[in-house]
Amino acid sequence: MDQQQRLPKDSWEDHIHTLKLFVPKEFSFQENLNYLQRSPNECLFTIRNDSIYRAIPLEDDVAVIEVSAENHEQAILVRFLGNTTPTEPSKRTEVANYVRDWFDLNTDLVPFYSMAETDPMLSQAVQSFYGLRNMGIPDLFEALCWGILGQQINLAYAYTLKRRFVEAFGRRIECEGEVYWMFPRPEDIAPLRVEDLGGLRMTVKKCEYLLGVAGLMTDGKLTKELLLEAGSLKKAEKQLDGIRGIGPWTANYVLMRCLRMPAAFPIDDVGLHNAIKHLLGLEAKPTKKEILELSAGWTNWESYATFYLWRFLY
DNA sequence: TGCCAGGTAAACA
DNA sequence: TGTTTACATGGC
Repeated sequence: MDQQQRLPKDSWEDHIHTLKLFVPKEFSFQENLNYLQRSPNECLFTIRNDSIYRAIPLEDDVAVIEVSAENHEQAILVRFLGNTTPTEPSKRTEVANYVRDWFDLNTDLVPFYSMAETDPMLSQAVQSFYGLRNMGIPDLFEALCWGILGQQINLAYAYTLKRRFVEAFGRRIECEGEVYWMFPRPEDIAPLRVEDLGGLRMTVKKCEYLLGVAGLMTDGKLTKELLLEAGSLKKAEKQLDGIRGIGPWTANYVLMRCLRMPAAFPIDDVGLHNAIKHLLGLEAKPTKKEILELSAGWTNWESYATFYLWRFLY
């Protein structure tokens, strides 16, 4: 698909029905699993016996995979389920890249941990969640929709809206007796009208935003490549900010979870405010000025700092 | 019950 | 340029 990152050649091994992805030393499968289990209402993957199951959309195909930790967590094992084992090397690479991107395996966390040692809040976070990665949303349309769906509502309801949206317009595949859902594609949504989303029970504005983003993407005016080619975080943020329904929070959220820009920073995030309030024992939520002061040392790790602090809440 | 949710656009000063 | 308000509904 479109998550072709520059990977070291030895970052994974191919074993026919299983791909073995090597992980950095600063990695904990269990911590990432804990994060993924934060909602019982997640509809895009399931977790059973410390393994993750999900369907991955490929160029013109689907792979259903089980993701688990190798003994001693030296590697992640990706096993293909049913008859979904892809034969073409390009598709196998696509799956490996997708999972590596999902778990953010290509980022070296050593500098972040080193910086966090002297930060009052991050030192606690790193100690509590050592090995956690910024679990991403590799699909740009999914990341944008999730950002829009989650605006101004509690996380539980956001998951409900996502489930309704996915089960109404996404694709499903059955494999080994289980049903797996995949997020709708822009072309599934762009032809719809606001009335078609009426059953989801969200604001008319949210419906308009989703349709608008789907249209921009089917027109090729909004892609991961265009955002990366913007050349800087600020320019990419500006590209997104100009789209109806996307403000500073959603822009930075998407640049953080999907484009993996390390300095992306959703500074207006209520969850971040609550985490800081909780950690520092404040009476009220911190002001923007206070957050800027507290985060002054996080340069180029703002996204990781935010992700770790969120873990204190959810 | 009422207030707050992993905000944004539009209206207004 | 900065501040206020409507938006819809669920969770607690």
